[in-house]
Amino acid sequence: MPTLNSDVKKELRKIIEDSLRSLDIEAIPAIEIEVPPRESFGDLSTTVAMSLTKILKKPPRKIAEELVNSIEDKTIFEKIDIAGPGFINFTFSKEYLYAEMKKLIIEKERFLREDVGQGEKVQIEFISANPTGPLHLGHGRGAALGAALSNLLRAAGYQVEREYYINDAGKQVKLLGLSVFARYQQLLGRAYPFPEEGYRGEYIKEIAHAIREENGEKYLTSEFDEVSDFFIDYSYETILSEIKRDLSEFGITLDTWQSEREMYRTGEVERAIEGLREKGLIYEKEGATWFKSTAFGDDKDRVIIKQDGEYTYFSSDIAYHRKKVQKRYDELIDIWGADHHGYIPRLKAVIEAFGYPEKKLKVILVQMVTLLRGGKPVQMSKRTGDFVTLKEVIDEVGSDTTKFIFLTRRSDSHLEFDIEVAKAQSSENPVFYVQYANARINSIFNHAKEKGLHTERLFDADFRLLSLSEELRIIKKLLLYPMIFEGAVHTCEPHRITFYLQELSGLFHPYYNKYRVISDDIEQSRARLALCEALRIVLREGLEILGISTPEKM
RNA sequence: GCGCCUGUAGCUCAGUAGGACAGAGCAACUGCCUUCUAAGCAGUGGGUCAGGGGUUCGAAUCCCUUCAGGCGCGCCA
Repeated sequence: MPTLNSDVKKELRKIIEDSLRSLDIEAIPAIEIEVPPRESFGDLSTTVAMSLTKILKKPPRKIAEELVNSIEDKTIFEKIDIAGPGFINFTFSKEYLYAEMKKLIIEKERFLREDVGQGEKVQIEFISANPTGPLHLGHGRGAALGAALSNLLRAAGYQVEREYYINDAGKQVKLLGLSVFARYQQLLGRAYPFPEEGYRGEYIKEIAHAIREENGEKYLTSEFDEVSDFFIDYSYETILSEIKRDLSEFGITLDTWQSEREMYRTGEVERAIEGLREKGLIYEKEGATWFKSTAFGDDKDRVIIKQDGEYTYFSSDIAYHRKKVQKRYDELIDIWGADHHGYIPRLKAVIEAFGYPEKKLKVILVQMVTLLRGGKPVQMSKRTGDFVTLKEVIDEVGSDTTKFIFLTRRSDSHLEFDIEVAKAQSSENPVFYVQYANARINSIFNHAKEKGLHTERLFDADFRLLSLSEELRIIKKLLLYPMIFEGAVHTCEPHRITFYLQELSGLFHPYYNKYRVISDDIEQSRARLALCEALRIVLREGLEILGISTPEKM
């Protein structure tokens, strides 16, 4: 019984498996199926014959031959070749390609999406920037990736929740409050020392201004400790609402916002530590309280309560991840800046300490973003508060372009983001290349309607009229989408979709340029419109996953 | 010193559970708009896959090593 989705690769794999079974081969190895490097090598190929040489003690080409001969039903193939040291190259028949394309047009996303997740619950935590300053470009990278990944996993049948963890407790927000307090005092003419490690950005002064606007000199004679709650809360709430605004401008939404402070207030932190204590994983040393993370492979044990009685940041993170893991998510994904990589072992230790396999937590590290302007690095300093924000970049470069740049790189490669280049290229930017393909197709459909052509039921068109090499190439590429999709899901790498879309667009534009979709030949026009329809379905699906808009006109 | 990431065309980057003569975009040069959108198309040039060993029928991909860049190694977050 065919599933909703009939991924050509899956189908081929099944055929090969059946064939191996009919040859009485016991240990069937992992069957590698790949897109061959050259078109003359067919549509898909397998190296299975070569990997069987050692087991069967026969030359690979001989094995390949036997394998090919034992394939009973060859109707979906135009030909099967054995090439080189033992590659088996499969070329699909046109009839098969047409039938698959018809399914694509009828079933749309159901054809394109693979149900990998089967309803599993996944939580993706990303961005989680401290609410002590505006989002910068590095956060943007994590945001673009996190959003695309959640779209991707949702499309793959996972139940995904996107969460932002707000570090609204502890030293950093206190320092923020103190920085604003100092600026407020200075604003009112009082010589108040600015904290050594304080936040020096302009936005601190703006918050101080706002407080003066609303409250006048009310806090002029106060000491910070008396009014710290007000200054801290006012400051971080202001910044958090700006973060939310920036994310919304960037086109990214979160489902839940977890406050660190809540973890303390509701007693989660104490309960978590108690939980570890019951397992004998907590001990006192040198006046501090430690978690025995070395029991789970960490380099050293970690302090959770300092000598002065304060909790460390790690404490709330223990509680936070305990809470997440107990919420019965099947999988947790954290997206972090790569500078936190040293933190992974201790958090994995936490997961294990609470009795879950460490695999349950997958940490994706996003490497640093170097911001350039015209080839020169832009100086960024948290100390002086001198940095370029995400908002400035998307205002200057555009959200779609910015996301696309982030999503054309692997997360573990360092990224150079040159604002000038991003802007200068904007007219010939790859993102527009893909969007433009969609816009052009849209325009073709408008034209078709003007000419009174039926654009309904295009799956009934006579696909045999799509016999140009360019057309077959496009159809084959379209049918590879599920394979790319599945790969992106398994590796958590949305950038695979980005590259695929560029390649697909790269087949459409030359075709568009060389041939006309709409002509006096009505049957041919309908067939070509069907091809355009299939293209449009795939382009939109892919762009939607990436979180990039699909303008109808450009 | 130890650990993690990276090193592929002039630039920015894909390609790594090993597979066939290594790819794209940008930049450079030459052409194409009375025809569904020129944010497009056609063509040209461009590489010791950082260096060196090793494993393998086969290595950009795996192992070792050297070099280079980035980031970590707190009772900071």
